[in-house]
Amino acid sequence: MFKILKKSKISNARLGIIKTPHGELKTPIFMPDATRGVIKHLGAQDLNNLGLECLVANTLHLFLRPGTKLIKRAGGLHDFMDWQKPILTDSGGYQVFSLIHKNKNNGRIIDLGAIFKSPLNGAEIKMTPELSIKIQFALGADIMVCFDDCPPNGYSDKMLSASVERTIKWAKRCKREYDKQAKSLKNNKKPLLFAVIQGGDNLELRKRCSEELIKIGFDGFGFGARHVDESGNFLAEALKYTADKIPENKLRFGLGIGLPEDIVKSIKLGYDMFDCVIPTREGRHGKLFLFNCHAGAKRSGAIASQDSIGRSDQSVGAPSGMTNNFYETINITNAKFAKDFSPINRFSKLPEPRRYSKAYLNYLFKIKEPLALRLASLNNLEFYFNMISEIGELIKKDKF
RNA sequence: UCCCGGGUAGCGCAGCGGUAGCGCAGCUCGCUGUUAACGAGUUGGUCGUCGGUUCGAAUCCGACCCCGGGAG
Repeated sequence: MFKILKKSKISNARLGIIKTPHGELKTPIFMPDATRGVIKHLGAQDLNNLGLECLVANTLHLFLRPGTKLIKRAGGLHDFMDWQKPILTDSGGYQVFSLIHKNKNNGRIIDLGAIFKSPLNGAEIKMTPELSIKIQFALGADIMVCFDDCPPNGYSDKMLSASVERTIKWAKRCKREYDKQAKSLKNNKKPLLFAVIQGGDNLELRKRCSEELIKIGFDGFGFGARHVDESGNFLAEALKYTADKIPENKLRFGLGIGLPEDIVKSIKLGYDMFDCVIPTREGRHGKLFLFNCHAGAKRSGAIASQDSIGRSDQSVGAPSGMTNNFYETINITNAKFAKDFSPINRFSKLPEPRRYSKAYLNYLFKIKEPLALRLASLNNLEFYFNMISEIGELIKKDKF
């Protein structure tokens, strides 16, 4: 169940609340990816300390290993990973793109679903809409996503159209399976079910896909496939068009979005939920996200005025507050940090980024010490968390 | 003092007659519903010094200077 608490007077942004079997979620929300049932290098206690409210786990990955039988035996994914707040499970639809579309050797798409070659042992796995939903129930997900066909950039309209039709057909089957599984559950134990709108940058196809999916009836709708073009430019038109098609009382999920500025833009278009590997993966690769201005009105103003032009520049060393960008990224592995004994982030609410120096983190990366990956992940997740929190405050005041 | 190794990019090394490469480090870029603690690109060197042989020397010869190891 979703309820809008407040709509911004200056954009389509809104504040809302989602009721799930594992508690309530405030939107807008950023949900980090715990694809395999873990935010790499962090434990549930870390996630609680960060204040995170919801994670995204992956149906296909968890099905392959450790398998639903084992997770059921553990009492469900929440107990297995000791995370008692909501979990959203992605359906495996993205893997149709990331595995099959990127490399035909990894599987193929059939009418019934998709055949994946397991990256673990090469065994063929037939993923169907029904199986995806069954797995998501077995995992104990709070929010489920329909199995969809996520196409790559550059698909012809004909191919995109086929992927849209397949996505609609599969969504119907997901819904049917969901109804079957959820029938016996009490209302407050029923998970939410989302569908994913495909169609690439073709607005006609986005229209068709959204209208058909809305007819079927879901709790929320995702913007599927790439939200940026090959050069990384935000596909504002398709994002806006699709958001406007989704009924106001339904949740809007920007799957895989993204860079901080892309999230800012998407919230202004009316999207409520986001997940992305950027904070964790780029952290592991040595990139740290840091606010340019450290607190107060100046930073809020910078976030609110981040507009829809271009990507973030690498404004390392740029004078704070002088650019429209509200943040900067640094590559902590650069040698210039080897002697920088300032804290990773002296404004962090966590002790680690506040106490450990950049020089130490640089050194930890150099010796390939896993603690480096943990510290970078903590820093970046806190950045994303703070960014979303501040946006929420701004919406409350009609400043966003 | 003698004998044996060795001195080539910041470091570790390859090349052993046709005017220099590799790894690491450095630097730059990428990563967007995670097959990713990953991937791509790239800057550095009158090859210890001086002379000789040769059309041509990092490569062959001589002397010297350094650094190891051994003998005395």
